[in-house]
Amino acid sequence: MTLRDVARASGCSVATVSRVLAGTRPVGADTARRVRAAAEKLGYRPNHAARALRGRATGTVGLVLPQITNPFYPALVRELTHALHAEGRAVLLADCDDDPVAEAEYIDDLLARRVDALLVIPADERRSRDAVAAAAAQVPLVLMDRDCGPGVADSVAVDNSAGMALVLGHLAATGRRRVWFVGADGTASTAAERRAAYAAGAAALDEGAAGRIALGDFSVAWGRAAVDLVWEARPDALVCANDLIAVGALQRLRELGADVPGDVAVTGFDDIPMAALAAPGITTVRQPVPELAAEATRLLNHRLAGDDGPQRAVRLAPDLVVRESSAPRSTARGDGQHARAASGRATEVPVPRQVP
Amino acid sequence: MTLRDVARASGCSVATVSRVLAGTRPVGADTARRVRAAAEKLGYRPNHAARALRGRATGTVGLVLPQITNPFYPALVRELTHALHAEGRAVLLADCDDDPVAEAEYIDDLLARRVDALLVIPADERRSRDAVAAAAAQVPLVLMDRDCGPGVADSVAVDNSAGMALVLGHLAATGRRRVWFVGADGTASTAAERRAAYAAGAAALDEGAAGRIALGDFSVAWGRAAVDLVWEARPDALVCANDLIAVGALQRLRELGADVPGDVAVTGFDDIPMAALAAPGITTVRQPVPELAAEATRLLNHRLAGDDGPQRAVRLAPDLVVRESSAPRSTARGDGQHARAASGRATEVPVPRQVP
DNA sequence: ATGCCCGTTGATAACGTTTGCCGAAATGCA
DNA sequence: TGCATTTCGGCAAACGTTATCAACGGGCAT
Repeated sequence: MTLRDVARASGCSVATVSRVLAGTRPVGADTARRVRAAAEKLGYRPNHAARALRGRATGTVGLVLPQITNPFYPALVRELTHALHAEGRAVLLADCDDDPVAEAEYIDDLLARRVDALLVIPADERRSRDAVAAAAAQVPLVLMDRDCGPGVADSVAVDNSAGMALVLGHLAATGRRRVWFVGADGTASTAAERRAAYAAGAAALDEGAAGRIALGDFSVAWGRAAVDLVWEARPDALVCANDLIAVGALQRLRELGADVPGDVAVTGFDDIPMAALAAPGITTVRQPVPELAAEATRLLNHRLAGDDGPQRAVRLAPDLVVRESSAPRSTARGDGQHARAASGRATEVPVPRQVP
Repeated sequence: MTLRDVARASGCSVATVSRVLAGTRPVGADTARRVRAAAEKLGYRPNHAARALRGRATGTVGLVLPQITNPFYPALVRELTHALHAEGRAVLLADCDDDPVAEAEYIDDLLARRVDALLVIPADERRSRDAVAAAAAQVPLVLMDRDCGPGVADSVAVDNSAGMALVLGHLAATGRRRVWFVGADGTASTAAERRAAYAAGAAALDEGAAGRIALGDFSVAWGRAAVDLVWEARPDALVCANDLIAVGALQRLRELGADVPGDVAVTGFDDIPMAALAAPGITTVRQPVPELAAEATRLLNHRLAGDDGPQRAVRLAPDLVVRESSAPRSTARGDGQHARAASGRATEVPVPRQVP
């Protein structure tokens, strides 16, 4: 099952067989036919290890995640693996369990395994920086979803500001004024970006809205706790920084006997599967997951093809998915109406990009 | 950054360096120290490709999934990758999108990449069989979660019969009699096992219960549809074959104005995150995910160590997690009480195993 | 003192590919 | 026909490891 065997069976040299199979150089038509027939008959499969050793490319991409159990990531992993497999690449998966130290080890291991490139969703904006920067110096690396400080590597993510603007616009249009933001103060860049976008846009709703911010983490438990903190202020809308928070808020509001959306609207971010399945369905910002994956692999391929132009930060426009949790009145069930917002259209900003 | 460099820097031969670093043969104490120092200083990392080529082991395991977006799998993937990484192995991930043809291709690709072993959750009990059997002939292979016909490979899964028995026992104890099973007729082995276990155990509840079976697929949509099918029969409990079905059923029941658990109890299977977060929380059978992963890697390691004993089918005992959806009366919120059911204790049955 | 053994080390041959280089044959052109 | 040029195929050298084999030297027994 090696080139030698195919060479013997087809009566020519290993070099010729290699050329036929790789198509690197023109080869006589009948020779090529004989070789292909022999390879087929013997069921020859090239040895990736040998190829990697000789050619210094493994056909492998490392995918480093903070938490595969975060319900937003499975869909992203799915799209990424499909896109990469379609190009003949395999995906080495590493779940670092939200620990930047483990993350650094995994990145190191993947580099030692000679991945051709890395896709990284950094666990921590600050503490992931060094490991990511070091890795980016060795192989093409694209950051996804979260950022990692300016100038570290190419990155692809949703436009968090645009998403938050969609939410605030929707709430304004449906007459909500006493709005609170339930966010996260963690070190993931998404937390800061969404919070900043809220603060920037909320002033248009109500004088005090920009200041009505409660910060915890991206969890259901925090969503529940946040309701207890802000409930006595009688908000008419809770803008949650992601869907998990929204799910928790919804739970707690139900327990308190609040009417959603009658008394208070609740919105999320990401559009994880649970957002559609909660009762009431959660109005949220849908990340264009397939486009994110496509954009990331496109960027990776450019780099692998030798493009060493300036770093890029691609931001994709999200959709607003309106469901019952923010309806003005009771609405028929369904997957909601999507605010057409040029979904998935890419905006590319130079690095360092200015957050307006 | 190769052995040659380390050899030069430490003033000895590549052979010696290799021996020091691999620890395959005793080496003089001071030589070893010099070598280690040099390796450290130069930041030497062994080249996995070369090692794989020479030693015919890549330190890599392939993980083939039917659907990473199925909410039960992320937790399993997490545990598996952690366990394997802890042993110094890397994980090649393949998501075949529930398509046995794609699955066969992925398996083929992983074999061509010379994975040391495979972990497979087969997409289809029948149509995955050939590809899995062929792969199992080449490398150690452990089936997980779902089976693939008798005698194909080692397998690790939850004891579906025991889980269903826990559910039925709980419903019996809380006085439910007009029970319906909402299951799946798909080709995943779990569908058949759970259905058979229900049919076997339901007779103890009520004369007709064993026959009250509605079959669709493992989806939220089917759960909703099933309620419309069985609702006029006024069931007092719906035993759903997995949590997604239960979520759908719960949604539809709420829309119909039914009181859960007052009018009707609903139970699920798997204990996906959504089960705890639904309102009311869903009583379900918790799969011992960490134990499943540990058992699978243990089996794999045995095979990799050369054990060629008879095939094994490990079945782990699940827990019952009682939540509000099956409470006799209204209950305080919480994560439910767990019926202690010797969770995770392994039962090993010879293959082919008899389903009683 | 000679021979032997053991502990340590080095040289070297693989592993399966790709590729630069060269020779041979075939073709084009004069 | 002779020479230049192209086309095609083979040889052999890498890529970085590990394993085999032999060599070398010192200690020990005879």
